[in-house]
Amino acid sequence: MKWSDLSDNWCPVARTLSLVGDRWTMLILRDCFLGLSRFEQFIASSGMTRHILADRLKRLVEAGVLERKAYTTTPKRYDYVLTEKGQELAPALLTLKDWGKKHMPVRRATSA
Amino acid sequence: MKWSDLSDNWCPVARTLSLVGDRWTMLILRDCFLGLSRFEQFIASSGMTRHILADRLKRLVEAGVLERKAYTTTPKRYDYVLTEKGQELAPALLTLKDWGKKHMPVRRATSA
DNA sequence: CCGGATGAGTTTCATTTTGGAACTATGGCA
DNA sequence: TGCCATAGTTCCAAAATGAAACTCATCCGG
Repeated sequence: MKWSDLSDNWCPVARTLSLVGDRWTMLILRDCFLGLSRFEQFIASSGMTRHILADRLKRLVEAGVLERKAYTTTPKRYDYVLTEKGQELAPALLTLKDWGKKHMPVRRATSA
Repeated sequence: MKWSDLSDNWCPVARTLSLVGDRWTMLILRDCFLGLSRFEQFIASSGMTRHILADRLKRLVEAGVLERKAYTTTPKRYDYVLTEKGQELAPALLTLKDWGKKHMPVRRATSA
């Protein structure tokens, strides 16, 4: 079964995951909740590649989770900001944060 | 950046997602919360392919989220059951469920 | 004993997705 | 004019995924 087919699944968890259940989307949203809003900020913060970010932003805007607002018109540049719908994902991010703090300690394999 | 590198990220959300942030893992956990526990049940319920399921189960067991318990010894067969650590992901699933019910209506593109 | 069914994977191969890096476009600024 | 910044887009190789077939062990019916 294709992943995208889940958007019509009977299960609301599956439908939610069809939008935010890939490897990077939630991190973009985390960054939005941290106050970031621009392409280069997301790149710097998350470490994802540029074309994946471009694709995910497009999907999130189409889904109504983010809104793309121009902040300059002449070179067209945009802020990506959470909509009301996007804001309501906050509880999900918070539960993931709490679980991570409790159950996913940093291994620090790269510490000095 | 490789996805798997996130397991040592400073952000607990990112660390959590390094385990459950792929396209299918959360659905396995959803099934566990619904009471399913066996390979063929997960296959039937989720629609994922067999080798992806096998891989994800292995990862979840290694991470201590699921426990693999033999229920027959002579053709070795196993139940996959949530550990305490896994149980504690319930709030995350519930927030995703609530958000999906509110914001991801079924489009029913394939209805009669 | 033979043939099929069941449960849990494993293997193979084609298609997609991703990671990494370079390239494009627009305009500011020295 | 040349360089920088922002925001993408394009290209290619590497990795992940989807689909289907195959394996293995055991039970069951005849």
